[in-house]
Amino acid sequence: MVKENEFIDKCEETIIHPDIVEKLKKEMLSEQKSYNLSEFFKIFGDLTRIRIIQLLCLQELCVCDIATILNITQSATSHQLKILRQFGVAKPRKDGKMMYYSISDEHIKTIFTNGLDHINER
Amino acid sequence: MVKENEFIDKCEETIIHPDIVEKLKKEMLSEQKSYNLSEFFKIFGDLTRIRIIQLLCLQELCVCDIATILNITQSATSHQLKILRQFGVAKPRKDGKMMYYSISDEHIKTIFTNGLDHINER
DNA sequence: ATTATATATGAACACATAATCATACATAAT
DNA sequence: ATTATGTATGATTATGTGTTCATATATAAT
Repeated sequence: MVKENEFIDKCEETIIHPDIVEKLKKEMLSEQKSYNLSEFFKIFGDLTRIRIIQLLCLQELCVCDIATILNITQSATSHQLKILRQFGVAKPRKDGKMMYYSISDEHIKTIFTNGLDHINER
Repeated sequence: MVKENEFIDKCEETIIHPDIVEKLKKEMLSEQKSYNLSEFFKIFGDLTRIRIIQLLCLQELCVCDIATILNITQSATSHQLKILRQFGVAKPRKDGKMMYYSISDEHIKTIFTNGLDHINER
């Protein structure tokens, strides 16, 4: 994934602050962890998903109610819920033929609230 | 943006919980605000950007140092910094022909840390 | 058993977007 | 003034991804 041997070609004669560069190369997170983090935030970076997350922050809901409230198709709702499930954002509860979804982690609500605070203050 | 008149076509005979649907339709954020929120989170949902954000959380850096540390081109770095600027995530400081960038808001660091905590605990 | 209904899912398509490339701009150095 | 350097940016291309459509699955109702 990281092409180690190519760094010589880039900014070769333009390393402005060698000490800072070396220091931060050691301090920073691994690319793998950064990737996981970006994949996690990607969940929130879609209008449909953030709206679903928002609803689930208010209360547990079944698939069809979510689709109705957001005025989107059942299929689109189900596809996005699958993603939310996979990333541990929402968890399902089966009741007969119905599936109820809720937020699976308090961190999710915290991050949602922090983001909302940020955009409200700009 | 919202096609109000089309909701009749969807889930017409399948509104499972009319009371809940009506309640949440009133409680939930506007689509515009949800959109802004998703656009904001989108900033964190890219590997290159989250790595840049991470570095800037550690200290102010010039463009070329960022490019060198992350082993990406100056152009890619500059393009992403433009996005970070536009969304108020990073702010520039000019010094001669150099441009130094830093995180422009404490919320950013909080959200970054929350996200990191979340993926570390799974 | 058969039908209806709630949800899930694979494939195709349309759209968004990140990196690259070439180049422009601004400042520094000569 | 001219050249070098650090950064910015427009256009293009390649890739990723959200929605739709059709259909499958599972449970409920008749």
